[in-house]
Amino acid sequence: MARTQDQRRAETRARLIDAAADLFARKGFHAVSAEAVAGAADRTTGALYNHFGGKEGLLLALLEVWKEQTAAELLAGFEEVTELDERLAAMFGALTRDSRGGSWLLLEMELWLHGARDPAIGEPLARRYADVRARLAEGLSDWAEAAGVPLRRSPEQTAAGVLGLLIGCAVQHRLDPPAVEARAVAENLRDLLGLTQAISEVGMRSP
Amino acid sequence: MARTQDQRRAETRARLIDAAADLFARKGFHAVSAEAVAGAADRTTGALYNHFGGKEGLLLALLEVWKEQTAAELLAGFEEVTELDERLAAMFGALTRDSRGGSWLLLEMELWLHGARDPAIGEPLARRYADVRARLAEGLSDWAEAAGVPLRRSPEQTAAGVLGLLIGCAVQHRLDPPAVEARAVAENLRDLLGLTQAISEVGMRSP
DNA sequence: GTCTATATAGTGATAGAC
DNA sequence: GTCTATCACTATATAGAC
Repeated sequence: MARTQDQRRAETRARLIDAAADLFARKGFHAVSAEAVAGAADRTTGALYNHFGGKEGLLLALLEVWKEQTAAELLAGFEEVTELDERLAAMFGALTRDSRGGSWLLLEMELWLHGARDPAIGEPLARRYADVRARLAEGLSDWAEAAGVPLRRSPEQTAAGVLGLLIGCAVQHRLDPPAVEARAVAENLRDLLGLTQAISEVGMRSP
Repeated sequence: MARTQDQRRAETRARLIDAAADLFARKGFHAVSAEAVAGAADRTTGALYNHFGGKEGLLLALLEVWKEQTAAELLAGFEEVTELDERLAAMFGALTRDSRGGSWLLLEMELWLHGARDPAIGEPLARRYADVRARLAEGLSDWAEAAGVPLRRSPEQTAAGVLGLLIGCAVQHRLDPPAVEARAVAENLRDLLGLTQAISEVGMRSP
């Protein structure tokens, strides 16, 4: 089958980014050579330098792709499920689940660490976090209105708290899974939303 | 002035660990050479290898020292202040404050990332987190009893939530400070402890 | 004088750049 | 594929404490 040069180029680009996501997450950016990434993608370092200008450029391109995937994945649980408990559990599950070889959170923190040190990474990363918070805030706002339970703080700050609790618990969970119970995380999230156990049980009985 | 070899040795060790803490936090473990650490400590790589056996050993030794400092620093705000709001604010402040060159959280996450990949780092790190949670749980338990506000979950899971919220908010704060308001974080923490605004205001008026 | 903490000066391997 | 720099690491030398 014939393929245009654009198609070949796009595939090489995608293969390189996929390989980088896997290797950077598992071993860390500095521990991985450009040649190793190229090899894992069945390409050469020449292709890598042609597409991204270097390893740093590859990291930046990876962030841009990851940006859309990760926001979608995290919010999918919240936006697709109707029952609140399931929504909350799905979001924590998305963070702790062993998707992508168990390295989701690793790559996220790898990117964060680079972003905290280098504004060229940090600024787009900050925009992505802001975007996730905005979408989450909108979802929480809609939910609060529909459920008749007013949010205790602005939707933005509520979203920051929800996202923060999820990240912080996932970080602890990764080192010591039994120490952070998924059920307790969900309950903590309910409290952030102003749902006491009593209220939420009433809400569940008479929706 | 005469100094014993033990004293010289102890100072060299301390200088190397201090330099490593600074450089690993600012640039990242893999981005810093053993020689750079030794140079910053006004020592040579020979001393580094004699003391720690290599860069990895230095990271492990750093973790052990950091272990005590960081737990103490994080909990200091909670254990020394009596007013709850001040306690909560102090803990978030400890995480976001620019102490140690603004790199406190960076080194913490650097260690976490290595711990998540390497059990030799991960296990002592997990023990440290467990220790912080245990001390925090004890403090929260005592507070709940004294305040007459029962915790909504086990002290351990409450502590995991509090610590998680603090870490996750600090992570977001680092990339985008205005997006995470310290006041909102404190309010979120109150909610985790089962203190509605109304109850806490009553508590404050009639302690 | 002897011991050992630290310094010096390398080794082979491998990185990124072009 | 080649080149240069630099990596982690080590073998040996020095210098200071007992």
